[in-house]
Amino acid sequence: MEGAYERVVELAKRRGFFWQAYEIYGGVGGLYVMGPLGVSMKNKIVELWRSMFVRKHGFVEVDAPSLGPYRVFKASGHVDNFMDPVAECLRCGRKFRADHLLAESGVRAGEGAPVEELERLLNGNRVRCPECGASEWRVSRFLTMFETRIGPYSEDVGFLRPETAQGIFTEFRRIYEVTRERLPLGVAQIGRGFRNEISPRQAMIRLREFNMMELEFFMDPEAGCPYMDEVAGDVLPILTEEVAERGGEDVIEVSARDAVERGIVRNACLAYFMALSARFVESLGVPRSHQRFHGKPARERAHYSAQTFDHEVDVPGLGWLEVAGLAYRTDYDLRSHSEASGKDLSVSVRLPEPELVRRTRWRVSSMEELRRAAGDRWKDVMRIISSSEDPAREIAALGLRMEDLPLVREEIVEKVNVRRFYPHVVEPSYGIERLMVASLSWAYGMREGRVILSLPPRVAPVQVAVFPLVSRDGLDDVARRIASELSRSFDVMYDDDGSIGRRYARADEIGVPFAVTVDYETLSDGTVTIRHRDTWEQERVGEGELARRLAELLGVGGPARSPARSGPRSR
RNA sequence: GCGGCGGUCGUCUAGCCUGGUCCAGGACACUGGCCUCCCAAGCCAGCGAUCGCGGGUUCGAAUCCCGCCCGCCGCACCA
Repeated sequence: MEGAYERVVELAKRRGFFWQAYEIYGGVGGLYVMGPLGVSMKNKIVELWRSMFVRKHGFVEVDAPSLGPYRVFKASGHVDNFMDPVAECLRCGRKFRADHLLAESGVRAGEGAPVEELERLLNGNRVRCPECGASEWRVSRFLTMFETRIGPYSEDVGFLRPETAQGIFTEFRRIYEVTRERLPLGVAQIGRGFRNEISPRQAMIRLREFNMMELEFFMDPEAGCPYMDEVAGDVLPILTEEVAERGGEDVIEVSARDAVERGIVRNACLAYFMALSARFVESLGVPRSHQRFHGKPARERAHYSAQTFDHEVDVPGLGWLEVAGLAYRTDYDLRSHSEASGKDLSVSVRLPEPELVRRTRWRVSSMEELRRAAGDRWKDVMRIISSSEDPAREIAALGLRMEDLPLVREEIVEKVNVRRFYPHVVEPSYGIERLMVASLSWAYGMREGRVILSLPPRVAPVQVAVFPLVSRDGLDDVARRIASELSRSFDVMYDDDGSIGRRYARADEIGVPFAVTVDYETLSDGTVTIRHRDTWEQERVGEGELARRLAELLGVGGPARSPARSGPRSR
């Protein structure tokens, strides 16, 4: 479909889903405004996600700051990894990715090699500029996080978060505590992320500020996935890492369970969230046949990831678009923040049976004697023997001899009731703007020369339109009253401008799934028509039935219909 | 950031090459009125662009030149 995406963007702009920000000043790349319809649709996408990813499992949601101090992003690895090394040719001024230049010349550079080393390797190996042939380089790094100052002191560097996840990891201890210390634990966060993209493109596809929905699922790496049974048979279209590495496009179709058993997906819960993700994206109107999970080869993965699948959607006129990343982050983040902050973010679980562990302990037989023998260093001796089973070497390093000290070796048997570990994390992470683009693109269609936006009712920004057939004889008054009553439960649009056909057309174009029309029969028998957007068929219902019938048609208000429902978690 | 192409009413566009006839034309949308018993009907009236921004050349610039901004495509990066 040539130009399909452009038509969607044009519609979005004209009817107020989204448009580029700061247009009156020429616009700024990568910054967009959500208009009235966009906000409504975004809220509905978020609400659908919440119901499928958060509420269904009894997970929790938090809202942490967008701005964080240097230390947090140093510990998370973003300061060191969230940037690209740029090599600038000193003759022609052109810039390239330094590590890519080296790789193309067959020179190996260590992962995350410092700027000086990259520069030395480039210059030392006389790597040529692909443009002008010179071989003198200056290497620098472009940090794709937005940097700022927190407060008036210039040394207090802070960053706008590139992902919301860090706000969950840094607060993990308290979240874990207030959810009464149990695993698995799902923590969601919906908010903005910021990335100083070198080159924002394609309208709302690559933004510098965007909305994300992230779920950090904390689990015991030794436990299975409690949700697997619900999706075991769901078929996942996977472009495996191996195929992707070779540049292949072949997708294999495996059930969620098989994907785990065959080792294609390394974590059962990751497979579960992939299956759930496919259901979610399908409910936004994207057929499964146009979705795939793109396995990312190791060198393309984020620094924290042991395995990542990009959830991609085939968007008409655009091609494959990544709408989500599903990553197995292992214990990377909690471990990193523990080490950097000095605060223990590990958890303990009770063992089914206490375990007996033999170990060696050193005891002081006489403190008085120790002070005499070790002098000022007695405190160091105490510290050493309390933390080491074999302290001889460290004692010697103090300049003391074990045999001069009053130390007694004991073999003891300890009873261990718990196992301590850092929870592992599986993270599904969604870009809301991209989901919106995917949903709008798949909804976009034409009928008799008119645009019909066949959005799933669950995400349609306006749910019900109310029209008088003609605006006279009091039909408009009745319609206005009905619109007002319906707006207590639904997002309602009232329109009495132009002909009835024109109003249907306007409503179709913004995806209103149902239109209620007040006609002359309404005056005599109290019935109205409900006109269906996608079929243009009408049904007639009594005014008293209207709200209930609409709720039914819209799939709202009743029990959730997700097949993977497992009920809220209870204890 | 680089290379290629582009930026004119709300939207889509004509005009640009070959400067003046363009204080920029059209269509759709929009606003008010008339009309209107179910799918963008019709009629009347109206609103709406100093031509992305800034500078230059010229008697005169939407049109030619330069810089910048923004967009699209490719490279790279990513939700």
